[in-house]
Amino acid sequence: MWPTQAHIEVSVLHSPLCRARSLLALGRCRRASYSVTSGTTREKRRTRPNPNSTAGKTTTKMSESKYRDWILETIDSLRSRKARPDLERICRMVRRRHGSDPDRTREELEKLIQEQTVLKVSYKGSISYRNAAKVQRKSRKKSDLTPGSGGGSEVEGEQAKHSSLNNGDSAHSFTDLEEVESRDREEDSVSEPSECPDPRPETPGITSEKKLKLFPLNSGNGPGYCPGCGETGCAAGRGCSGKASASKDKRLGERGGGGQEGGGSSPLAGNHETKPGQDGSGAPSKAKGVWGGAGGVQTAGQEGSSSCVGVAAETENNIGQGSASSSSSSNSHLLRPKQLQPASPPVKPKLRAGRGEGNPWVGGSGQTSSDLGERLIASVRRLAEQNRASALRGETRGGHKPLGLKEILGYLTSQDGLSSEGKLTRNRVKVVLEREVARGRLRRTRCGNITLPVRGVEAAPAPAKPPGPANRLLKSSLQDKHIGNKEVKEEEPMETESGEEEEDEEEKGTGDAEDGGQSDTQTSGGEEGSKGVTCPSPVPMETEPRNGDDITGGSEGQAGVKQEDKQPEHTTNTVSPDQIHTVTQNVVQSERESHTSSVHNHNSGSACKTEVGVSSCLLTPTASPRDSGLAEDRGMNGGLFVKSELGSLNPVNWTVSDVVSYFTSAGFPEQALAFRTQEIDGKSLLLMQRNDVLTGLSIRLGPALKIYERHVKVLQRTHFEEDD
DNA sequence: GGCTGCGCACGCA
DNA sequence: TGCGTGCGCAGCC
Repeated sequence: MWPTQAHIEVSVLHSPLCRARSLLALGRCRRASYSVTSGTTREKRRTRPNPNSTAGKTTTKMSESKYRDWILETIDSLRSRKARPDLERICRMVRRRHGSDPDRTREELEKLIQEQTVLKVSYKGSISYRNAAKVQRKSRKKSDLTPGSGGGSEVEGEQAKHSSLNNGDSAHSFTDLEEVESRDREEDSVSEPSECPDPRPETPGITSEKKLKLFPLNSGNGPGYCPGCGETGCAAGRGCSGKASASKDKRLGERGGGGQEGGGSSPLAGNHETKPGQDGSGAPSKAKGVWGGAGGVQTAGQEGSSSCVGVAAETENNIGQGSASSSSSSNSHLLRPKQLQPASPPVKPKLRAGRGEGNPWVGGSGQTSSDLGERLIASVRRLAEQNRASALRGETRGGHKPLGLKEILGYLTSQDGLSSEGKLTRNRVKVVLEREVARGRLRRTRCGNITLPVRGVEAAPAPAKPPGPANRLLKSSLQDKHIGNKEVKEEEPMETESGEEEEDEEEKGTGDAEDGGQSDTQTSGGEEGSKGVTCPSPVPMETEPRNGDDITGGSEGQAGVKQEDKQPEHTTNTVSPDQIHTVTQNVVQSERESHTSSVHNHNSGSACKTEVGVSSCLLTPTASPRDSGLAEDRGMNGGLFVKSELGSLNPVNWTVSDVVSYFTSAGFPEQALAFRTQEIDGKSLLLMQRNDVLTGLSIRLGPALKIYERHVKVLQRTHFEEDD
């Protein structure tokens, strides 16, 4: 922006003559501005009828944005004419064209300066205003000088503001306006959200060139607007740049209102909008462009709650926020640009995190990261298998040790491959882990344990969803809501269980994550889990689809029934024997736990599903019932039913709602309610004894016997056998 | 009178 | 040498 020349000139040129001229010019301008009541006829003609034109009237925001446009257009116009865009001329022209009050124009200009949308420059001893967007381009060359001149800039800084208003004129220190601006910027930076800060930022330390160069991108302008094009959105500089010289274009623009400058208008508009940041809200708004990315970041940050995310988020946030913060900091200028630029790309979601660690691989392409991700998944898988194995052995009941970052990290560390890549730091692993979770290749339980998702599940849903635990919680909460209730209460227990289950499932899956085996259980969608989306294939349980609707349906037993109709097919899909076995195994393991957990489960039911990620695919409980409904139609003999059901899901993972849905679909809607009343979830169901069913549910004996014999017993048998 | 377009000079990279 | 800037002049409305 600041043309170095300007600075130089400033110092050099300050010659009296120059000043005199400028002053004269200014003087005229002033007179003119004030004196001028209306624009020339030409101007008038041109002047668009601005509704807003009555500057004072427009609402602040609107007016501000308009003023921006006007001012920027004016500056561009003047530049195109090879006229010095000084305060006087700007005010005059704005007044002429739009009828705005010069004072107001000055105020707005000042704001723009602060925002760095407009740069105040002292050139040849006189103050000029530049369209930051354009300047940036230019600045490339000159940049350095200006700042330097500034030495005193800071002092002037004050002036700057003042000056901006006043100065314009002449008076001020000619030299420093720039600096002033810089100051303003700095100040602004704090207040301002817009990061853009400017290109010009004159932070002394930095060479203007750099700055300028930076600007283009960043500077986009403070306000998010691209200096180059003047548009907010525009990536900095690109082609946007129109040369100032390209007066014609500009002109066109001006008149057109569009143009680059004109762009001004539109762009500006954009700016305005962006600028809103001014609101103080700050950064976010301003940065929009950048921030937009940031937004993502922020979200990440929010999500950040999750450790993994957190990491990524942190880095990300840093960027984003950093910019924000940076703004506040004196350095901000510099930072901003850089940050911003990078930022834009960075838009990436949280996962980027890698960057924080500085791992090239992580952040970047993720090539390595991808590898790591693969390994990570494999590690999780193995760990899960190991857990299962141990569980089966009885070493660890439940088999579920929850897989945590530590475990995974330890495992990875132990492995060669990983080592090759470089150090596996916790953060890296987290990042990658998070990413995989986001992709859906891994699941995270509420507890925070890592599990394998059902295969099909993978990414799709994940990305959309925020990986963070928070999200999960939200989802779960949502589900809970749908489901109804209580479930929420004991999420924690569920979690652990879920984690276990997941693992189990994985193992079951074939031990291989790859297999569909896993698919059974989890639905990565776990969260969504309840949906009962039908999984086309047994394997892919995913059900990601689960929507609240499904969930609700699932949760609500009866509702579930209704839904069942919808998805009869699934049941058929159901599971292969193998799957069943796997499921059963899982069940078995879980069962023991279930005693304790079962209670929880029902409560948390929905949550469990989701989180657990247990193989929902095949038949999530909800799904299953539905499907099962079909089954029943077929003949609901326990066998089919059971199998299908089992296949579909691991009863262990069933929530109360699932159980209800199951029995409802099985033809025992009334009795199903009893299960809900008693809060019998899948685990509890598996633990129920004959008497429990016959007498504990307060249901008629006949149905109770049928339920027990055909369903409960079968389910239990299946699971237990497998366990054996 | 005011605005615009442009030649030209200056200074930097 | 190229580019940005802006003074000053001439023309137009």
